[in-house]
Amino acid sequence: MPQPRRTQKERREETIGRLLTATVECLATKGYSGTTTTAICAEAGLSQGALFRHFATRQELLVATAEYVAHRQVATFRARFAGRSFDDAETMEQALVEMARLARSRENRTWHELVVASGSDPALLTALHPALDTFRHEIFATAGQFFGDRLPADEVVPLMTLVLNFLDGMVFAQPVVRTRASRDDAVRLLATMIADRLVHLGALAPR
Amino acid sequence: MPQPRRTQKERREETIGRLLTATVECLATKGYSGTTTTAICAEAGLSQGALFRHFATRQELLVATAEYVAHRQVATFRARFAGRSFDDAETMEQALVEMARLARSRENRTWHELVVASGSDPALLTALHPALDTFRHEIFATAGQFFGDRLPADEVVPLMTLVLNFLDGMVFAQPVVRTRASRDDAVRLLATMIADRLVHLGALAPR
DNA sequence: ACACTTAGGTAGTGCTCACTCGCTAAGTTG
DNA sequence: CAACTTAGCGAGTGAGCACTACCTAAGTGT
Repeated sequence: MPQPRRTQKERREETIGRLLTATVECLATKGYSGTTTTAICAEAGLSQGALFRHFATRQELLVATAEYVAHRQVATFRARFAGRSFDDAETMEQALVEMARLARSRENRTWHELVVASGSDPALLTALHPALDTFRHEIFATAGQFFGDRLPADEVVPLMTLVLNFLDGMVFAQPVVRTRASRDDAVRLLATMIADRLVHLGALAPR
Repeated sequence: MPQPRRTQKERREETIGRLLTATVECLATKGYSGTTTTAICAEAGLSQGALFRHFATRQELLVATAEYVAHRQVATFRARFAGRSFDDAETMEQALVEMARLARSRENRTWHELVVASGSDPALLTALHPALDTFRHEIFATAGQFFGDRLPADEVVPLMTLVLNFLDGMVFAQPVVRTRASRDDAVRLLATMIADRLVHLGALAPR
């Protein structure tokens, strides 16, 4: 067994970490309204008392989970594409497929559940705002980086908005569309169209 | 006042209609978990007893509402584009803007709430399936019609999947993205890219 | 008109929710 | 070691949920 003596800080951080990952798990499998404090504690192997010692309300825990996931998603994104740049059609398609994979990830479902819920809960939306802004800003910045100076800044935002909206919609439609084929076809089609567009803008060499 | 004597059929159909529109309203403003039987009855100006006389469970009412909305959305879609066909770039962009408007409509939020909820409620998903299939099938069929024989059938599905996913994602991100400009930019960008693609496929005359 | 069926209202019922309270256990400080 | 602070537990608590039982009112067939 591990050393039986841990500092308060260690104890605290471990249980908070367990609550955060339990919340991610619950949101992914049970959805927003199924993510009750009872369910989270069961998943984390903790009591309700433990949860409410560290988070005053359920919403506070949900917001903390959103921030936790945002940090991890951006870090994963950066690590995954480190040292590459979007300068040929093949890389473009690979990048898009990778992004689609990330969008479908368990952690990204946290965002989907919370954003949908905040559509009818203004208090949650307000509490989520800082994390949401940081998240989007970092994604745009990272994309701009990978395009370098080959693509003017005012072309990056619409392009990334298009891609992000498409990916969000794809995840959203996942329970409905049972054939993976049409999903992958759509991803490839978008990759082709983007590549053509970038060639047309002179940001990409023709194949 | 209206005639004080109505047939049972009239009474029945009016209250069912009021329950359906009340459910649409509740889903749009309060979300899935806020759409309680209490809230629906308050919105409809009816008692809980009236609701449960016509629908055995809350889920049964939600599914009936989904079917009701599906019929109306398809009908509106058809009526809106009756007599037109997608054969020049300008019409394409207009059509896409109209579709974006429809996607943002109050009634379409019914679908979003229910589809997201069914992501973590297999019973709801099963109950929703017939309506979902009909809805998607009719949308693809209608799109195929407007393209006529200028676009091969196996190009219609990926293209429409791309468009539908993008629009769903746009609606999804609506609470988050506060600037309408970037949204509209993305719609126009997609329209341009689709037009270029269709010209390339010979389905559209160049401008 | 009279028996019968259907529509709609009212007052519960058991259950689960987010959250509280008072306790013990563990760690910290002098 | 003694006094104190922080972590974690678990039995409540009131509110709100889907749904039920039973009632009256309205409409229907003969």
